[in-house]
This record gives sequence, C-alpha cells and structure tokens, in this order.
Amino acid sequence: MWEGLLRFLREVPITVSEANFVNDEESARPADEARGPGRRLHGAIAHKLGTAILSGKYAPGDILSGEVAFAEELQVSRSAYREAIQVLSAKGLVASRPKAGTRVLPRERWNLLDPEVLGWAFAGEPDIEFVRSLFELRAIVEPAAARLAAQRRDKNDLKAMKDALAAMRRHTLTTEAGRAADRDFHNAILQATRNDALLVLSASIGAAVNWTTQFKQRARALPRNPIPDHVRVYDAIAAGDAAAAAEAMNVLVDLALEDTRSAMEKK
Amino acid sequence: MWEGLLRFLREVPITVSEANFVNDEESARPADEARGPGRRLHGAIAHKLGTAILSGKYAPGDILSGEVAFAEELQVSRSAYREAIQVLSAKGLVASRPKAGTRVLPRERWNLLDPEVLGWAFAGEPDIEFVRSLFELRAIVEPAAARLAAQRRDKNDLKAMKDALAAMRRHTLTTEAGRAADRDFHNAILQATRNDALLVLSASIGAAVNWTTQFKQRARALPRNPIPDHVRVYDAIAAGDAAAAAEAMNVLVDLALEDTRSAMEKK
DNA sequence: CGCTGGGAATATGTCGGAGTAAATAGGGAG
DNA sequence: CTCCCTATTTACTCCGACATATTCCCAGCG
Repeated sequence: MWEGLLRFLREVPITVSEANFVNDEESARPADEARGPGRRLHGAIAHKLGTAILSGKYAPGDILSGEVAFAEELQVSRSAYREAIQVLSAKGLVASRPKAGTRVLPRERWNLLDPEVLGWAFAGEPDIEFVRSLFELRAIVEPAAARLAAQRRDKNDLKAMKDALAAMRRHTLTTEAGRAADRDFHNAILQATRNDALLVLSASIGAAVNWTTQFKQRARALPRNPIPDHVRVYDAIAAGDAAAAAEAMNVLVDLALEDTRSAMEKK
Repeated sequence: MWEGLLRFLREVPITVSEANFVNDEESARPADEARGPGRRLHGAIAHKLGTAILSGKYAPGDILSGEVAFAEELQVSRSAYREAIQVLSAKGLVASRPKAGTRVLPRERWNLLDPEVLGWAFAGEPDIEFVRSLFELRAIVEPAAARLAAQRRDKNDLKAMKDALAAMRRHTLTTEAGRAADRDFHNAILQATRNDALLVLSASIGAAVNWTTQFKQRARALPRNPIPDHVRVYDAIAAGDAAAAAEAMNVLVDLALEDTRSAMEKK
C-alpha cells in the first residue's frame, strides 16, 4: 500500500505552502511541538485536487467521477478520498449530493482567502488578474490598518515591528527567513489594530504577500531595497501619525505591486 | 441508527446558516436543483462542534477526547466524526496529530472570514468586540469598494443595484427577503469592482451584515429607514463620482454600526 | 545526577466492504 | 401531454481491522 501516495509525491513537488501551513504551532517554543514532515494522505489528495481545480483542470460545473472510481484511480481508499472531498467542500470548492455526484462550484463560492486555497492558487501559474486583485485588496486594507495601528499601538507592538525590521535587514527577501520577517512586520501592524477581523485577513494577505514576493524574486534579482519603505511606515506608526502611516503604507504597497507587475511581465 | 443525529436536531435548532449554505446553487433556476432539507450527518456534527468551539465551550489548546470515545458519545460512527473533524481542520479550528489527539488551535488560526464559521460565531451570543471588528472591516472595505465601483461599473451592475434597491423597498429588513435584497445590493457593488478578492470578501461581509442586521431587528423595531442611505450610494456610483460614493458608503456603514451598537446595548 | 537512546503504549490514520438513504431519470398511467 | 411512480445510481453511513507515527517512560551511560 501507499504506492499511490508515493506516486503523487513524485508528481506534486513539496511546495512552501505545506511548510507554511504546518510550522509555527507556537512561535515561542522552538523545541516543543515537533513540526513533523508527516504528510497525511487525505491532505495530499486535497492538495492534488485543490491545485487541479484552481488551475482550471476541473472547471466550475464539472462533475468528478464517482467516489469508487476516483478513489480507485488514485489508489487510495474511499475514506481517504472522502475526507479530502470534505476538506474541499469546507473551502467551498466542491459540493456533493447523492445521485448528482460531486461538482465543482462556481468560482465566487470558492473561499479564495483561505490560506491553503491561496497556496493552491499559486502552486501553478498564478493568474495575473487575480494577483492584481490581491494587491488592490492590500492597497485597501493595509493603509487602513496602518492608520489604526498608529492610533492604538503599544510598546510591545512597536518592539515586534522593530524586531521584524531588524530580521529583514539581516536576511534579505531572497531567503525564506527574510520573507518570514516581512510577514512578521505586516502581521505586527495588523496585531496592533486590535481588530480580530483584520488579524484574520493577515493570514491571507500574508500568504499572498509571501507568494508574490517569492514570485518576484524568481524573475530577477532584488529590484529595490524595500527596507526604507518599511522604516517610513514604522516611524509614522511609532510617532502616532495616522495619516502619515496610511500614506507610507500606501506607497509601500504601490511599489510592491509595481515590482511584481514588472516581474510577471518580464517572465 | 440515526438516533444520535435525531438527538442533535432537537438540541441544535435549524439556523439560517444552514439554509444560507445550501441554497442559491444557481439563483437563476428556481425549480431546478432542489434545495433539499437533506442534512448530512457530518455537517451536523461539524456544526455542533463548530458552535461549541466558537462559543468558548472548548478553549484554544483544549484537547478533544479521542475519536472512538467522542464518536461513541455522539452516537455516530468514527467515519462521520472524522469527516466532521476534517471540516473543522480545513477551517483552521482544530488540528489532529497521531497520539497527541485533536486540539483546538489558537484563535488567530481560525478562519473567521469563512461564511460557515461566521455563522457559528453568531449562533450563540455574539461577542460585541468581534462585531465591532467586523464593522471596522466593513468601514474599510466597503467605501473603497464603492469608490472602485463608481469607476468601473457598467449598465448591468447598475441594473442589479437598482433591482436590489427596489426589492429592499418592497420587503423591509424585517423579512428574510428584504435582508437578501440588502445583501444583493452590497454584492452588486462588490461585483462592479471587477476584483475577485473583494468579491470573495462579499460572502463573508454579506454573512456578517446579515447576522448583525437580523440581530438589530431582534432588539427593537426598525430604528431608521435605511433606504435613503442606500440610494445616495447608488446615485454616486451611477454618476461615476468616486469620492462621493466612498463618502456615502462610509456614512451608511457608520449608521449601521450605530444602530447595531445601540441595539446590542439595549439588549 | 543528568542526559541520551530505545522500546512499548496509544491515538490518529488508512483500509475494504456492506448496507442505507436520497435524488434523478425514465417509464407508465391518466 | 402531464403527472406520478418506480428503479437505478450515487453519495452517505457504519463497522472492524490493521498500519503508522508520536509520545512517554525507563534503562543505560556519561
């Protein structure tokens, strides 16, 4: 058994999304909570089907072959297949009904802001229109978040941002550690907004930023030193200047979009 | 068998969240696609556990009793219980690992923007701080969306908004049809932004608006006629006046927050 | 005394099959 | 031609067994 799984693992490369999803169980305790490389079978199936749907291999409205047939084709038990389907169903990608089969839902039902779905979306060739949408969302949310953060931040928030900035300086965005620090910085800002809904968006936006940043790096060398932009945001938040914080963040997002756009075109 | 499920259905009232999740497979075809009252067992379990977690009955870090024990307690098979857990896991509420058990994840991992999770959050007593967060998010996103809509809308978008407004006038917000029309209006605006990421937020924000609106009505009679506010937004978008659209939407959200806040305090 | 390594216990993960319920499609009666 | 009913197909549920992966504990060693 497990021949089927092993087959995928050759087909489906181990992307960062997995590591992203598994790690930082509790960022404070490094030795505790071993972050196993343990891949669950149904997780792998969900990943495979998820990327297939996101990439358009299965279009909305398509009906997947029956449980038995598909499970057999994938060389896994129906239980594993069904659990994978439940995951996709929970994320709004598919819906199953007796006799009718399992069909791919229309795109607007997809939970595109789910970090895992976002990872699947970027597993293949990312849709440039979708990337634009994400940056537009960033351009809306992050300046507003910076504004709130400037009004509500406390010492701990500022310390978190400062540490993240230092880490960004040490490593660069070409390394995973550097990108993690970048995420930490934006995350610290959202944390400082004292707003749970915004904080949840952070997971999504953070994932999106990570993907696009990585994508950006893939195309060519670092086009610009992003540190000064971040420092300006930090200074404004530290000074409690809401308008300046929003403006500085606005500039930062615009520049990031510019870089990403040119990188994608150059490809 | 099924005695267990029947037990829940008495415990867990049929909330709107279910209907919300199941219906409008395709809003155009009313007779087609029967929106069955068919409740899946694992869905009911997920609902039960989801509300329990969201209400704080299980705190982050808590470990659920083992699969066999819990499944037996719920009078369902392990398969059904496992599928429910996969759903919760997909939404970031819990994580399971061999030997370690299934533990509730910290709150920041929860996918609070998932429409179903949002429904669970509002199934019990909604946390006023969380409601404030949601309105703050609305206050950030919707005016920006209105701005984009004013720049990009076409005739069809305007027609959709107009129809929704008419429906809102016919029914009132005290009826489900009226609330649906309200959602349609906001949805039409987000659709007009030509932004997938924003459109996805519509599902979440729409759900949140629905819950809070319903909550508002529960407390006392309609405190204000919301139609004029909506009309102002529509007029600005139709005129292509981005700044006015953003401002009108800003006012609308502020008023809605005000109404909801006073309703919650009065309770 | 503390640290490290191995072994057993235990809970999740996976499997295969059997039987139930539901919804669609097709055929038959009015 | 319409409507209802039956029949088939498909997902849904249950069961019991085995595999796997951690964790925990204890023994052995430094």
